[in-house]
Amino acid sequence: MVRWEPGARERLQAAALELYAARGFEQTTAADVAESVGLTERTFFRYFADKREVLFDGQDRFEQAFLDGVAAAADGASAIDTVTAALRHASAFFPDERRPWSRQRQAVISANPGLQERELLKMAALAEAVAGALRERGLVEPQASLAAHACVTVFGVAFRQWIAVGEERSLPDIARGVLDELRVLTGSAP
Amino acid sequence: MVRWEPGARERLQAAALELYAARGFEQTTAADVAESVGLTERTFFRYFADKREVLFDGQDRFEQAFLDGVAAAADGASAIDTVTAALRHASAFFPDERRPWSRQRQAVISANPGLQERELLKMAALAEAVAGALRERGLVEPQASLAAHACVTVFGVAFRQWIAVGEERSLPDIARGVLDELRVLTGSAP
DNA sequence: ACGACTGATTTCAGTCGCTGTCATCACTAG
DNA sequence: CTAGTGATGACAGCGACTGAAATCAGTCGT
Repeated sequence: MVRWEPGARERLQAAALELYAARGFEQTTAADVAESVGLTERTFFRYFADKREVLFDGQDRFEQAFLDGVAAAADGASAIDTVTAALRHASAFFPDERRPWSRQRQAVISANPGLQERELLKMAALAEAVAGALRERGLVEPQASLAAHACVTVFGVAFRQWIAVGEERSLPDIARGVLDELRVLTGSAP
Repeated sequence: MVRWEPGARERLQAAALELYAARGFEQTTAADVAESVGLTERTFFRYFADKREVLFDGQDRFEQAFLDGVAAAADGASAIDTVTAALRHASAFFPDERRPWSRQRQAVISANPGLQERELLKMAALAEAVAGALRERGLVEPQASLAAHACVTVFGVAFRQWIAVGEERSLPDIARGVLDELRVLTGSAP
């Protein structure tokens, strides 16, 4: 016999996504989520800082994928090549198996401004982290910030395409394509 | 004698910035702001959807400045030229006289994640509006989204520089410079 | 002049997000 | 057998926000 069912955190995350998707984010109270997995509201807030945060957990590993990509670029690589490497690593973070889950999660987020705000904050923090890594590599401002935000923007555009209905290409493929489009846009295409 | 002091909205905005700056956003209740100008909490929430929104009022006119800039670009202008025009119009929205006020407001926002979230949502909406305008002009996806986000990113980087201590150049000048840096970055500099 | 009307505001009650504090409770180390 | 230990529960409380009804000074039509 165990004291408590293990995996409280994961159960809360799964239940939250489920309920937010079924009833809507605002129509679901934190107590609803907690009770649906046999816990109390107080315990919910012990695991997650707030009601939104429960949907944004793997963020650290996601951010690390970007930073690993930056680190993987050759030492003297150009900013654009470094961004390319970061995008390759980051997009590999979402294999095709995760697509259905990503779709559902994104549908929930898109349906609620409060959740969009949180997602934007995470992406902004991500861009800031990438910018810092680029500065570490010798890039100066404002290029570091510009390159970092471009990187995150390309990822965002690619990600939205990846979860669009009918889309079948992998995220890395789409991201590469979007980055190429950015090159076209800036007139630096080969 | 008047029924109520006029300009309730403006008084609330001024008082909110004042109190948020003095005590901090979280240490200031909506009731504090309202009572400091002789109104009740309920009235505060009749003017502003929430406690954060009181700091984000001129957003519509700001967004319109971008859209006017897009519209001002010549019909067959390239994406980059259109973005340049949008930046020119938008940055003219902040004459040097507004710098002290912008500084104070930005300091308040930077000190609070919740306010940063709101600002990011506004900027994302702005990027979406610009992307729509670019599509109207015949640009296709993903170029429209990429160009719009680049435009907003350049503005954001320039704006941060504009309110940095010691900076004396005007926002339009800085924005032009940052856009040039983006050209350098993408290898499309003249 | 008088009553109906208007519109901004107040009052009040209530829900929900979130927090601090302390008690529980099952198990574990000594 | 006793003293932790760590996750959880129970409870009280604050502040953000909302809906509904009351107030109240001026305005308008007659």
